[in-house]
Amino acid sequence: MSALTNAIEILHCFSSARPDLSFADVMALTGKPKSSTSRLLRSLRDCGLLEQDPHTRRYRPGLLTFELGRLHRAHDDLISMAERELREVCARTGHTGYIAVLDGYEQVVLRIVPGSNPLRVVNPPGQRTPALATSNGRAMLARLSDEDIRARVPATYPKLPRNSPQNFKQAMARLDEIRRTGVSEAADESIEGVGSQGFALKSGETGEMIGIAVSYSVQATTAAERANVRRELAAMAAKLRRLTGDPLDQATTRVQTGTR
Amino acid sequence: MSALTNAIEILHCFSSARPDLSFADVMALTGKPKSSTSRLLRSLRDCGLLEQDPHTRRYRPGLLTFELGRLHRAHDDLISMAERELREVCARTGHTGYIAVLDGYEQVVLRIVPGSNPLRVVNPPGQRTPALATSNGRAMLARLSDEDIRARVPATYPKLPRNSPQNFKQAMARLDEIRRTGVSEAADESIEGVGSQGFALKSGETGEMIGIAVSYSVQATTAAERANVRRELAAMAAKLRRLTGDPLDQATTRVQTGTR
DNA sequence: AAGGGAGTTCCAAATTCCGGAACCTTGTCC
DNA sequence: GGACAAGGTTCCGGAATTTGGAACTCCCTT
Repeated sequence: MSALTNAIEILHCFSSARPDLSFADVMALTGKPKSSTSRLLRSLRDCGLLEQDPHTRRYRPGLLTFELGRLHRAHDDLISMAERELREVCARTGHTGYIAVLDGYEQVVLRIVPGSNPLRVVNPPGQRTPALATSNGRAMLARLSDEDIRARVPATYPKLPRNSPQNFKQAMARLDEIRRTGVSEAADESIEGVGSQGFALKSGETGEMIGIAVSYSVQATTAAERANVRRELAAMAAKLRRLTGDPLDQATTRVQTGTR
Repeated sequence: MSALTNAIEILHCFSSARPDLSFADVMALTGKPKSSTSRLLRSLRDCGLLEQDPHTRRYRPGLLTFELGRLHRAHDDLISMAERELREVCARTGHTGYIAVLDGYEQVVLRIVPGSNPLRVVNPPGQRTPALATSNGRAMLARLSDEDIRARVPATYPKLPRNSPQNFKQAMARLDEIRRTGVSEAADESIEGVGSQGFALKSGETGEMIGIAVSYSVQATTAAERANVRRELAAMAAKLRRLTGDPLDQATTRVQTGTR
């Protein structure tokens, strides 16, 4: 196991649930001996990938990750184009918009567009969530081959929220539905009382894929309002797919008119 | 030279001036042989620290840096406290606020508070600038020992903007002035037509230091307005130093009344 | 003063890394 | 089409780093 692999293993221990870790935490999480952990943490700290709180001696991601993370945003094109469109939709509907990417069987939030409606933003950028538990996450998965999906979902199916698919078969059924209807919807899953609708966008040029969703309070919205969101998203999807050369371009147009 | 060191060396090649790099760029910048570069880039890409554009094949910071960079924000306390105060000052004065940390002889922008005045934000978070060329950068350096400063400034004095100190002696004179007056000011340095005033804040508890500055258009502000900024900053510095237990607490109060 | 938790340093064995050179791929020019 | 060049990957033996157990230090508690 290379030195880099070990370093990465440590970096992966950090998450929004655990934004900082003690020496012992890292040892427990990685299962490495004390000496190795000590050496590695020191290296990571010295090179700026980690910082150490001088008072509590706990470790957290360092200045270098902050700098590089900002640069990652420069990776624009697809994302910023989608963000522009999403902003308009959110301004019109008042709801909150999300843009995320797939990483393994999880998704990572890249951008948020806060709506005018008073729904707290609960998933800040950088947040990781099982893709099967969100509307845009499922929309992204639905565009992969069945083998690819199977390879991504862990061998032991993860414990997902109540209204999310509870086993692999349910998951595949749900993805198939998205493939047929072109619509992905979620309600009361990751967060109680919050619903969302989303779709996946794939660049015809680079092949990269992002998931775009609009989320709202389930109680505070009527069925008519949700239908409106669906129309807005369908229009946005059609426009973005045309602009980005998404291979789903024609196919989608057909489905969208069908669902109207 | 360890594998990690090499990896970090590559990561340091990225900057806002060069947000993405080709294989050849990395080779040129690190001076490493092709084979080593190839292996290393592949490792970094595989572990998520870098991404590769499928079309141009260029590399850019990866999803992992984005995630970790978000987590770095959690490192709050001192910064968020300063940010709150800075927001109020910026709201009152209409100018743009910056919070930065020192890293070697450079500073890295951590937070920005856009003002209401139409002065474009030119230094986004993550931006690196020679600390000697900014008001808050110099304020931070002024709080270090002379030996520490000498150790940070490169052996060959860097080429700085016109109005910044042009050699080590000028730099030390400027820092001494800050130490005496407690005031750090810049005009027409990193950016033509932009001036700023700043100070350094040091936590009495953790010893960590940040630089806080307010920047404005030189032409569009009167001397009276700049004096007003100075008063606002002095009041803010005094308050924050009291709150954070900055060792400069009493000393500063004396200086501030003196400059009034 | 003893005990223990937390973390660092040491060391020889083992693994990984290094870089030159050969090799492969892709696009381009004649 | 064929040859060339740029860009990039793979191979391999010698060299250097990494590894993890154990001994050690530091600091706090009992």
